[in-house]
Amino acid sequence: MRLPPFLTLTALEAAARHRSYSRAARELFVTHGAVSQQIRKLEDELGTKLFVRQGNAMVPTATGQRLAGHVTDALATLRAGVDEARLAANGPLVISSSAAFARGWLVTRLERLAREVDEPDLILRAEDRVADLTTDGVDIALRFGLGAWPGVEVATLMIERLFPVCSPDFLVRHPIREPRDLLDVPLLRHVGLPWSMWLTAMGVDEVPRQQGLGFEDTALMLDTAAHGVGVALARSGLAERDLREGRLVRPFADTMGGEVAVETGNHFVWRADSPKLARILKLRDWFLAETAGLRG
Amino acid sequence: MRLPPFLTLTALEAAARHRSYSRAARELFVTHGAVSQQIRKLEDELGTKLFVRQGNAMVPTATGQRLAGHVTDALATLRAGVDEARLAANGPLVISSSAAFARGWLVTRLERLAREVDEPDLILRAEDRVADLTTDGVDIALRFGLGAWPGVEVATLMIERLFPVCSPDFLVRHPIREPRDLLDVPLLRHVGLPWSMWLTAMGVDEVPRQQGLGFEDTALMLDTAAHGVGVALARSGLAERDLREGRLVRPFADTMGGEVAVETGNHFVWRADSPKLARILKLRDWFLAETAGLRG
DNA sequence: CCTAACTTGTGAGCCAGACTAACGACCCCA
DNA sequence: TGGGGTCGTTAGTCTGGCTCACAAGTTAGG
Repeated sequence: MRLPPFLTLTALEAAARHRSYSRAARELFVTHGAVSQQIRKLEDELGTKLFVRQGNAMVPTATGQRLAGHVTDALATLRAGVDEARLAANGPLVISSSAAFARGWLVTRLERLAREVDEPDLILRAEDRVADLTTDGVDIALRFGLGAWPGVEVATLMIERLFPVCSPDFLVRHPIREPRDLLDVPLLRHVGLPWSMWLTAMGVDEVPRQQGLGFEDTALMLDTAAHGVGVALARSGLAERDLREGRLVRPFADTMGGEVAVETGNHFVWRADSPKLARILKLRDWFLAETAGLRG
Repeated sequence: MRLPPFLTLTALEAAARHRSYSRAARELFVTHGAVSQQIRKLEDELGTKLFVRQGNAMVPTATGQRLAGHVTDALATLRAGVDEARLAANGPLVISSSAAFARGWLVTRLERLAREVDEPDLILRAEDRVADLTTDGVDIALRFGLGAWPGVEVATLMIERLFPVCSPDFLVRHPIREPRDLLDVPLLRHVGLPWSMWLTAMGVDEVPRQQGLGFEDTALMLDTAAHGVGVALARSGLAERDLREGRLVRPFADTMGGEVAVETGNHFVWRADSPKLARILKLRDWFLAETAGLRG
């Protein structure tokens, strides 16, 4: 059978709780007349009195009290559900990024991001393991890779370029003119990014004569290079800050490009079914605009 | 925080259940446009999508599904509460009466009652123990007594009168002219209504010379009298039908009144806080009209 | 006892919110 | 490729629930 209007039931609930139409009306931001009318109609519909007057108080009858209790429960359920949905949509927006990318590219732009994007609750999580968007409470991942992961949406921010970097004083101590000169200096290498990729592209087929340190962490490798230990093969996105701030320099950037495009890009990754989708898309658009020149 | 409009939430719930705005709209007896608008507004308010299109179906997102589940629960709670209230107010109206009164007075009027009072679900419960209006599921009790019980409302229907009755053939076999003659015939007695009450009022101070049968059940006593076993002391309300239908007669009704008013009346008893109050009052008014001449 | 400040009851009239209608776009299936 | 289904969106209508205003009853204090 048809349910009475919901507003009517909430009026009953508030009135039963307050034992007063007037106080219920104040809680509901209506006049006492509205509450009175609602309850009168409900009593007519149910065919029974729900309140009896006791002096200036309106006390619910047993029937009214029981019904009000049910309505209280239902309201709590609704409130819990809506709060949960609101939290899902309005809770913090978590971005997961590698420590290297966070340190090398992101942090220098965070201030402008905060200024230009209306996003009140952004959390940056720097972690080197690859976060799982479905289970780790992460809304956005900034990932290196081919840009094809199952079940997620991907926007490519930048195509990575590779070039050697070292500290300025290292460059003074070791005069490097052309790619071939690198074969005789300490080469810092990342386990996922062999020097041969770059040397081959530069037309150097020989193998380095010095076995340098190996790293699993790009940020640490660049830090080491900045301390004058050797030459590292850097990705454009990660070294940008160190270059700009002078901790690293590019050996023969003036004489030749010294860069080689690699297939891997830097991607902005999210789930299309995220409850925070609208906020994610605003952020994505900002990132795409920010990296507009880096995808050629 | 403020709850979204309830209609909006029910639209969400129905749409999630049907995986279709159109089917939801049909269930809610509105157009698909109404559902579409409601859900669009809710998505705006929560800041997240609640449905995604899949071909011709609208499937709820995880957030939409969870919220819909909560709304389903809340609706079930509301429905249960309202049904309970409706049942309390519209369930069967139970009248408890003694078997004697039911048989002797009530049954002959039930047909007219059914015709004249709009009461679709009346249950007559004949039981000799005194029903408890608060716990026995009884809405109305027809009780003999002083008419003062705690916590209940009372309307007095009739003032009882006492008079002797016997079967017509008994009267032929035992010529009874005056009250004193009863001292020599078998007197059937009810345990709660001694003959002395009536004899004393008639100016007869002697005790009956024959000890007759004793009864706890008035109806059984009158039945026994109707079979010619003896003379019973009857209450007006209970013997009326047997008198009218000729099974019992009043020995000296023609020569003298032969009646004596007793204090106990026959009352219509109910609880003022009954959820069925409106129906009870209609019935009370009918009973009062029916017994209008019996309270002098 | 009177008054002031409460309370609820009730009816007239107004307004926002929810609806319908109607059109367009898309999807699916025969 | 067309027909029957879906949803999106807008403009315009209507009605349920509101406010307002007044009446009447209750309480508490001087």
